[in-house]
Amino acid sequence: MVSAFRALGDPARLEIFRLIAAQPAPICVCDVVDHFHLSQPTISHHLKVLRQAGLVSVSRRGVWAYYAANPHGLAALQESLEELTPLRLSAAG
Amino acid sequence: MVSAFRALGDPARLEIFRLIAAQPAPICVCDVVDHFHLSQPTISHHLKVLRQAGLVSVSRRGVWAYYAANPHGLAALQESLEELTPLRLSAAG
DNA sequence: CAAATATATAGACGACCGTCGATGTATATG
DNA sequence: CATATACATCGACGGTCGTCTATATATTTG
Repeated sequence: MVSAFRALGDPARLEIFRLIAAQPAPICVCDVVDHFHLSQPTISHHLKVLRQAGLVSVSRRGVWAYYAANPHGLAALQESLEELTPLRLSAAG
Repeated sequence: MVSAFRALGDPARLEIFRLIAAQPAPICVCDVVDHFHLSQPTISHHLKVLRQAGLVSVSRRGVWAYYAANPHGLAALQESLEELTPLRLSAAG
């Protein structure tokens, strides 16, 4: 298991997540693979990390796996960021 | 140079940043060292990474180096998070 | 200048990570 | 059942990372 920060820390994974998050509807793995110069197993590996970090979710239909950004994961990340925000900021704002 | 996500991806570094961000005033390295079971060079290394990621800033006074959370770094991180937030969320909210 | 303290840098080492090709698993089609 | 397609898992390999000890670089004090 890996933290959301760690998951987004890898450039390839950040780009993959960006692609998924930018979609209006879930995107299938084959389409993700087409967007990068990375092997299908590598993409699959990165998707697993993003999944375990709670950043994306999967739904299978037939042979395809559709990935979508997980709103809860992003919200949790933003909350943990706000916890990190120094008190001086809240006091000033 | 390392991204802010990557910088906060390491557990030790996240804890160090938490400590610094929780202080009402800049904290010196020796005090940071006292809070962890890590060698002084290791702490120094992590501080350098946080610095390069734009998350903390240093100010030297005499022999001491005082570290503080960099508001701009956190703000930038929050902005990049908002960019990642799927459109469905903004539409729904 | 010598000694002590605070911090940074250098170099090394083991562990972890990203990547790949090969293979496994499941679903659809003929 | 045989074949094709989509995706996941396995095993390996090179590079990166976190950690340490040793050392360098100030700065203060006597």
